Amino acid sequence: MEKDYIKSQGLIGVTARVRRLNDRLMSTGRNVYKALNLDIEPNWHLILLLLEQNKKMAVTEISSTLKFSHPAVIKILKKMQEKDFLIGEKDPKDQRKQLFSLSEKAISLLPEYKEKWKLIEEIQKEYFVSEFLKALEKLESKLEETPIEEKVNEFINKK
Amino acid sequence: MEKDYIKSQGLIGVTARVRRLNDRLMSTGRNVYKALNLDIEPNWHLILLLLEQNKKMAVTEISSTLKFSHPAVIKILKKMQEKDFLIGEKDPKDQRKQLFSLSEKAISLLPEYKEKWKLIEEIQKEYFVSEFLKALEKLESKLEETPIEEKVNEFINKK
DNA sequence: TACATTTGCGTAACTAGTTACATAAAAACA
DNA sequence: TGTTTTTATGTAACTAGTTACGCAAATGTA
Repeated sequence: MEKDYIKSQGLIGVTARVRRLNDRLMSTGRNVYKALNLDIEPNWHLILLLLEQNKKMAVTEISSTLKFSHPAVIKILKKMQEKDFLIGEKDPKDQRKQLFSLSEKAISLLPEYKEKWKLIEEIQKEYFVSEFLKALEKLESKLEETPIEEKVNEFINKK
Repeated sequence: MEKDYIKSQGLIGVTARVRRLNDRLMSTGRNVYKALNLDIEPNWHLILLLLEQNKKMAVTEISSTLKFSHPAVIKILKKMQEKDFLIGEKDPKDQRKQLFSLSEKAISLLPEYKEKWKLIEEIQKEYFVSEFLKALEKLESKLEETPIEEKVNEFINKK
């Protein structure tokens, strides 16, 4: 007993389930960071690793490579800067751009962080079996190719 | 070129991808509803279908069967009530409870809505191949059984 | 070179969920 | 029966994203 109603309903609740999954992952992310004494917030690792490779990046470069909206990126960068993980400077060649790079603090903490992220990834692997990742990837590509809206419009016009 | 950086990074961005997927599904949901002239908001269908079966339900009954937090449910119910889809009444046997049921309007619109939802589900089926749903279900169950936090704690204690 | 367009950034307001807290009614219990 | 605990609801504040809009700098063009 105590079945999951939404699971039993097929596709009618799939969006809600995906949200539920995200909420759960975010929440465990916070808990795990706390347990491991990692003083960072969600998605910071993406930016730290990106800047480790690319050294200096502007807001829109980051937002387009992560596929986040630029206001989302700005919010994250601001917080990271407040906590001294990042340094921001005006691009001398283009006064509109702000270039972000890792601070000394970030660089010195990174090795320890990377070890902990590796551990987390190891544990995640037990949950995200390859079938899920493959199916997710397939779905993402399909949605990219032909948005659901298009198919619906096709149907409407046919009618 | 123009590859998806996050996809290429394995598990480190999986939470962000799940969120991205949800954002996309929500957005196409709104678009599709508009295109089909369905004047309802996300998740209303879950409640309409639930109340069609169960006639009268209290807030916490709904929230526990949908596995939404009760404040989330209250917000949805309020909006639905404002748009005359629902009727709310005090439970005479328990003055704390408010029982919600479908309005005449909702009942008369439901057949048309259900047809449109069926169409949407038909189109969704082309995207959410069974592998995705199975993998999602497996992941949900696994997270339910042993939360990731537990595994992390195990590791910490072992060390 | 002057003007129009595009690009990059920033802020504001919105969205769909959450947790935390408050209160009143009901239920359990001494 | 009087008191404590639990349950149901409601509200407030937070979260992590989005779109919409405005402005200034850079770029393209007549």
